[in-house]
Amino acid sequence: MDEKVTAKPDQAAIASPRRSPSQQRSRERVERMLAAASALIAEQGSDAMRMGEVAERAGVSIGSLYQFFPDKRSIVWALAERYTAESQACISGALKDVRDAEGLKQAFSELVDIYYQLFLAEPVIRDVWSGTQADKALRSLELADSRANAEFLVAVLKRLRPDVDPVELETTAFLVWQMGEAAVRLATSVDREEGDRLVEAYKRMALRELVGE
Amino acid sequence: MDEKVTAKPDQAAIASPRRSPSQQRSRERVERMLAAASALIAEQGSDAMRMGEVAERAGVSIGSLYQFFPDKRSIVWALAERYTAESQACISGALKDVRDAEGLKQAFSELVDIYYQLFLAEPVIRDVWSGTQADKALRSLELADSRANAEFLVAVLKRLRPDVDPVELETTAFLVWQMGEAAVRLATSVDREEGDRLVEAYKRMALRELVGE
DNA sequence: TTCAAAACATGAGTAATCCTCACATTTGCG
DNA sequence: CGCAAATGTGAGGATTACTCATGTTTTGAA
Repeated sequence: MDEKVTAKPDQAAIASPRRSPSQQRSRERVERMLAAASALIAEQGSDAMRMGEVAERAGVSIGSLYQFFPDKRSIVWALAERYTAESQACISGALKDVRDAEGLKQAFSELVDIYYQLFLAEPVIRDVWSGTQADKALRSLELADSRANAEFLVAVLKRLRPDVDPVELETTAFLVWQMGEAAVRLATSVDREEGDRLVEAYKRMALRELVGE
Repeated sequence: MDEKVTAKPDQAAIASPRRSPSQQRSRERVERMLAAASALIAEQGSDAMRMGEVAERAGVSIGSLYQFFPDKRSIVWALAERYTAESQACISGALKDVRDAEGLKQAFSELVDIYYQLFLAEPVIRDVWSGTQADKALRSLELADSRANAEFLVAVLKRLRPDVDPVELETTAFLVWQMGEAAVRLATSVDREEGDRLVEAYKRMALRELVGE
């Protein structure tokens, strides 16, 4: 049995866990490792995070750490995966029942707020994100996720504006989505007051584009 | 004598060149170092760039490299500074003589195109940028630059729309600017055709917001 | 229960890499 | 020239991601 079935074993692919924890004990230990990593990233940034420190804080040996995470960036990636999964659920939930322009405005506004709050509450997300930017493999995975998220928007737009060229809708949705991520990151990089203004401005801008008028 | 004399010995401040080249010979050598670094970043990314390789490719010793660059990220920063200076000149030039909404549309569109072309032609810029994202000090400097650039837009907007609250104009300009950087980076991350569409969509979206109607 | 195999745990050691420093060489200039 | 400042050098110190040989715990089938 292969360790993992990745479509392309070449390149700088994301290494998968050398071993997934199958026992209760090790599952708990892996949780502690991720928690320790998350805390350290929040404190110092993912670049400054030291594997030895993660192990120490999790109360495990360095060897145990590498038993479940093949390398440093796989820890960052594991954390990122949790948030993307969480986001995905949140997005599809918020957009599922949109029936008209007014509903879109409502849902979209709430969605952006949730993202903003999430970034404010979990500074580790921002560091995880900047970690993915510097890495080609992670970057392309992040883009794929973003595209998948934008698809939820596309589905809504196709329903609301069946007259418009689907390719154009795809482009708009993808762009708006990426802009949103950028806006929220920006908003959490400045003081709270300005951040709030920026998020509101983004909402206006995005909705004007989405509802078409 | 302390190892380093930084204004604020705390934090992770940007270290300044240990020594500025004052002789012709060393100026040329520093140029070679930057060129080598730029080439290596373009090939492999700034993270994979090795100081030893930079020195070797520039035809200097590792010691000479550290004579002018106190650490690795200062090289990335030096390259980034060149591009920001270049950009700044380009921006103020393009926006200086804008007198009406039509002129703004024209100038803004050209500006975005120039940025897009610059990113396409010099992949090193993107890597330099992602290097700055992972570093708190670099990130805040980058934000300051972006704010400065947005000021050129603000100046134009204040002229064209004196009726609008200046704070709102600042927010809009800053946001539009950051969105633009994000859009161009995104556009250079996908295939050319989609990239072109994204840039055009961004222009529409931004101009709608800027001219107010 | 038994016990062998699989899963898990350990941490000293290896390799890679950033950066320093003591010393050598070159340049500017009276 | 002669001296000081600027510049050049590369072996080696320090840090750190990651390995591996070895020991311990859990599982599950007989």
